[in-house]
Amino acid sequence: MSNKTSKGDLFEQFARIGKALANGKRLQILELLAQGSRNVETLAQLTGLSVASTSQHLQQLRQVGLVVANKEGLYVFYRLAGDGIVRLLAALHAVGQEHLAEVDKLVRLYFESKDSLEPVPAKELMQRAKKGLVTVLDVRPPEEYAAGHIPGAVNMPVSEIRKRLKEIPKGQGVVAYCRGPYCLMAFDAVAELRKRGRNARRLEDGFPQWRSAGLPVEMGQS
Amino acid sequence: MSNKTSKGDLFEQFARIGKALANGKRLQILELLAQGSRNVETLAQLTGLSVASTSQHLQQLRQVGLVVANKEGLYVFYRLAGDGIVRLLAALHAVGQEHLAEVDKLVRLYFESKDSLEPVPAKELMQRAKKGLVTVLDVRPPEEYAAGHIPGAVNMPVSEIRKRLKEIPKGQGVVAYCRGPYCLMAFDAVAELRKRGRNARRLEDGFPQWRSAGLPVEMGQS
DNA sequence: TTAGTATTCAACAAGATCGTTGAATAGTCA
DNA sequence: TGACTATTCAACGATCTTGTTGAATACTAA
Repeated sequence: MSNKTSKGDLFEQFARIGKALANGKRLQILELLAQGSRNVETLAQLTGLSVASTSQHLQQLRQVGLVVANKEGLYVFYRLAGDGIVRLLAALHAVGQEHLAEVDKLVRLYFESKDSLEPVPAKELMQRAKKGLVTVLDVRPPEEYAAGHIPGAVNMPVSEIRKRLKEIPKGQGVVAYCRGPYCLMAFDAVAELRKRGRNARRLEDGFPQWRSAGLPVEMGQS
Repeated sequence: MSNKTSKGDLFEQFARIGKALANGKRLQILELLAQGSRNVETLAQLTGLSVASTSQHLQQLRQVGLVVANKEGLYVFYRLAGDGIVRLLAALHAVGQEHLAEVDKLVRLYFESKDSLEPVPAKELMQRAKKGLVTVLDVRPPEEYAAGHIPGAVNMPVSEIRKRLKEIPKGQGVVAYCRGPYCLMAFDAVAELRKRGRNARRLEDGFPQWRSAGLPVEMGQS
């Protein structure tokens, strides 16, 4: 029988991309790159890998066209090769969420009660933000915020929430977001805000998904 | 250094799904299951694998929740665990199409000229089919057609096109579809029809994508 | 030029994956 | 009951993956 495992097989080509997604560290790297360009050393620190190992993972990702590199001076900056890759990651997340009990468990570890998650869909946020009914909180680091954020969002990393609580109007709701549906900083922010009596929820997806959906984006400092 | 490769890592969980997609034969099995239930032996024949090997692949897919099994008499039938998986496969295809030169090459091997592909988007087909401007051709096997097809589509496998050409009105266009954007039967059908002077194009996606997009579906014999 | 730094390359061992084989299991049918 | 069949399991080498190490490359800055 034609046991085609040759390079000419279409499925074998798609499997090359599957292989790129078959490693937790590589997925973490992709997730980090979904937030913007990063050089090798930074990625190594963030993932806890050695620099050489990180470089090798990046080579693999580059070979199947998921990331592209451009050299700036001494550093090589990597970024995702296109928006389709964010969609692929989102589909992966969705399937994991739906079909792997472990994922659900891990996400919920961050909350005592299951119901308190209540993610806000992007569309709903759009409508409510326009009417000024809600404060939108971007809990990512300032660099990422500056590179692009949801219009009108206030940049406030989790560590600053306590100090800067008064900046958030008390009467209305708060919606926090960060890098994606599984970026845990948004969860932490919501927990923190609720502890302080605010009506807080988190955005269903994160900023990369917001952008790849073609929704408006604001740039620069707050 | 916190070299987390533990089960508690969220990315490690998503990587389990990536691993399931990291093999051409498994992807082929998933693609086949996107068309409907299949038992182990049938899948073994269609993929050219041994039965034992096929079974082992199916176990892997089941462990990460991508497929589910139900026993009917002597046979175990497998099917996809949900529509999210079709979306994941579609995202994988899209990324492959966009970022892997090899995929494009393979797809185009079936056509001499690149421009002659001209896939029809689902929306466009909806509009034109409603006005009766176009004949929609389902080139899948009758069983699959009976299990669900695009409303008004005529079931005509590639091998029958020559004999049944007169069933296709001569004046108007023809749009052929089968199982997905990389199901090559639709390509063959378009080639065959063009050779015979018809204005033929193929649907951009296939039936599984049509259904998962929530578009209307017709059941039963033609 | 020379020193210094970010990145990549090459080689190695530990471990995972793949398909094959042959045997075990669980159900059907007479 | 007993023969038969679809599927699964277990064990085996051959082949890929992963992360480590140390060296090579390419570029900057003085």
